[in-house]
Amino acid sequence: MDVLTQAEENYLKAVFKITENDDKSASTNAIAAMMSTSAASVTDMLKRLSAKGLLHYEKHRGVILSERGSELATNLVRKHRLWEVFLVKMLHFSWDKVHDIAEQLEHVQSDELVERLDVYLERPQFDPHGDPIPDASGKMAMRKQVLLSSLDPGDQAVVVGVQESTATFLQYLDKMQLSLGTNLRVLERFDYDGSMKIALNDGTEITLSHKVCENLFLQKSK
Amino acid sequence: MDVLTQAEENYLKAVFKITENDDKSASTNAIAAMMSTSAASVTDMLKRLSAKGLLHYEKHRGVILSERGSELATNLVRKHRLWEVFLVKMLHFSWDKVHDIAEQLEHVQSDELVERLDVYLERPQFDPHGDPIPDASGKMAMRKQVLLSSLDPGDQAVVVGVQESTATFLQYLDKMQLSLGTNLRVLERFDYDGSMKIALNDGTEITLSHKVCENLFLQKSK
DNA sequence: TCCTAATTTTAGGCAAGCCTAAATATTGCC
DNA sequence: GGCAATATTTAGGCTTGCCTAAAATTAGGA
Ligand SMILES: [Mn+2]
Ligand SMILES: [Mn+2]
Ligand SMILES: [Mn+2]
Ligand SMILES: [Mn+2]
Repeated sequence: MDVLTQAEENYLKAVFKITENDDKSASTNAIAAMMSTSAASVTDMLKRLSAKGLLHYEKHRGVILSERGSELATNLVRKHRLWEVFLVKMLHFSWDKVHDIAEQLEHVQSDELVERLDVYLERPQFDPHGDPIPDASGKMAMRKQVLLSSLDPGDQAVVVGVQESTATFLQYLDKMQLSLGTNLRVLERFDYDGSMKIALNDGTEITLSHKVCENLFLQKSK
Repeated sequence: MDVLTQAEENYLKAVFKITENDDKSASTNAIAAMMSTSAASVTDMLKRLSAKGLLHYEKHRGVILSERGSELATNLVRKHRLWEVFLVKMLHFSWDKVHDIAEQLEHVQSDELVERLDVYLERPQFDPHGDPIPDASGKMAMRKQVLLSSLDPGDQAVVVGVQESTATFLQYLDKMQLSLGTNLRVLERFDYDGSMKIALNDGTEITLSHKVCENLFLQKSK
């Protein structure tokens, strides 16, 4: 039906990401920042995507995705995350290396490919960073997760995701022995700088900065 | 090092394919035909690729790939064929469906991805159509294969490849129960129209047109 | 060899995506 | 409410890849 260029797909995804949390519209500047491009280029593209009915654009008002645009963006996210699972699970890439490759793979056009990949990977619900994978109809699993920074001393929890998934952050977590599935217990929280002291299952005690605590998703286990 | 656009990569591959059998140069028209584009567009691109040192171009003389261009084209062929193996072996696509998807996947840029894919697939030597897969250094297996049309009555042989790999031809072979690895015996050759009667292992006897016989590669087994 | 047909190149143009600089609209603060 | 800062759009331009039509070159047959 609609075959979009990679550029168009990338813009849709940017709008999707910006609007998925806070439901407001996506501003020209926000999109430009996310895509590392100029505001002028964004305006250009927004007009074209609007003409194709993929988003609603009014001068100076920001944009929101149309029904169709939202479907396409969700499918891109699905493909991106499925490929990340493939790269980690089958090709044994580490979780900090897969994003850039998935950025390319997500643009491959073939519904049958996506379906077969999904089956092959045994219909995974979450990607290597703990992000939920939409199913073919766009629905995705919800999980009651909280930021480490919101836990209190005594809380026991398991790491289920990362808020940020830059290579540097992921590599830092590797160094700290933290990965998805890691169990930990909160020992202390320092109000002075928001850092926290936690204990891992093997008894190791580590202190994590506020920034780290704001980027780790956990599920309370007690 | 050189990061090429998909268009540039496709032109390199076209030149590679045209020149790989008969070692002469690739003509503008031949490239245009292979890429379903105009001769003017080809001339345009040849100049650009020549400026990048990927091929040798002289007006009205056709082109040949440079050392570097040949390396890049070979690597593309490697990626294309590895992805085809993945699609058939892992995702259970039929051999007539994989080419178009591999045309897209071959442009994904990541040497590590190719290497890991190769390992994962257990370093296959041939793709689902029997075509040899170049290794990381560009070398590929040679096989002494002949066209079915060159066999004589009494010859016993095994199907190892297809000359043409269009979806219609591959589907025809499926219908005829012919696939890579199929053993057959030549019963008769009709000089009138070049068709041949062959017997399969299960005793089935079929007659194949000259066109089919000219597109099937076999390895004699007796 | 000469002339015509076929091939190839050039010229001119267009759309997609990007850019910078300038113009305009909106926001927020006094 | 008015004005300055900020956000956004417009204008003009560039490259890549494509097109058609016209010009130039090459090849092949008489
Ligand atoms: Mn990612
Ligand atoms: Mn991810
Ligand atoms: Mn192929
Ligand atoms: Mn093949």
